[in-house]
Amino acid sequence: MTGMACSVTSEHNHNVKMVQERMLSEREFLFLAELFKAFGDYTRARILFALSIHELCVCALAEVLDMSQSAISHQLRLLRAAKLVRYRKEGKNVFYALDDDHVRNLIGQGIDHIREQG
Amino acid sequence: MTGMACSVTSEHNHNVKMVQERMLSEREFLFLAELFKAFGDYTRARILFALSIHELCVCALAEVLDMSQSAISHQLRLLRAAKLVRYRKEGKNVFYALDDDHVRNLIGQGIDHIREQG
DNA sequence: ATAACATATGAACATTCAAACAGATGAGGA
DNA sequence: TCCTCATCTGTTTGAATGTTCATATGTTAT
Repeated sequence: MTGMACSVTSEHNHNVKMVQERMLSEREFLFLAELFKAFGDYTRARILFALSIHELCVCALAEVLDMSQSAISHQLRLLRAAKLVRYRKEGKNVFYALDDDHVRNLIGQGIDHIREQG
Repeated sequence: MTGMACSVTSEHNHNVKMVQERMLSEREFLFLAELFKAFGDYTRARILFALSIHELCVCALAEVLDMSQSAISHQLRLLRAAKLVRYRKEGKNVFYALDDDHVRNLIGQGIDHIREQG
């Protein structure tokens, strides 16, 4: 169940203690995982990238990604919950956009990373 | 199956075309999703954060996270596949570290984001 | 009010995934 | 060689996730 120490050098113990002291809270790690999980899906990655180009209504997203409105809507719900997108209603339509520049930066960093290592 | 356009304004069509033209390839989106998926797990987020503080051997990670060595090893396998960590062998031990500063930056951005919105 | 449309939601199904356990590999010491 | 230790790898099981279909909500126009 719980990990046991390997043959313990003082270096080993020192590192373990130091890292343990600096670890974030469970709550923060849960948020962090949830944030990245929201990016970590083919469909949502495409939605987020599309929105990084321009604000779009649900049906426009469905058209761009060639997917059903329902599928898009379900994913948008998750993205809303993760606070990655915001929306405004205009008549029958609902327009989605990225929540802030942090989200745009994360997408950008991600793209840079995958392009650097082929 | 495939999405249909909503009542089509010229604005709508213009946006759809523009976004479609700028979308990345399927391959790139798959990579992008895979990258973020690797971050998007409670255990892996903790591993990556721990490694952002200091290089650690598998048993040290198991100790820090209070998990079995096996569980850690399985996750490290995924992180290796995603090219997020590198490792060096030293006798019986295997020491893991973040692959590059891109990874560190992504973690940092993520933490900034969750801290900004409470 | 009724119809048509845009979006959201619920339930069912299929797939993916992490944790746990057992066994395998490989390095070092007696 | 035999044994131990650190790590890795299969396999199974239960949970989480994505997609689809059907339906519900809410808006606009007739």
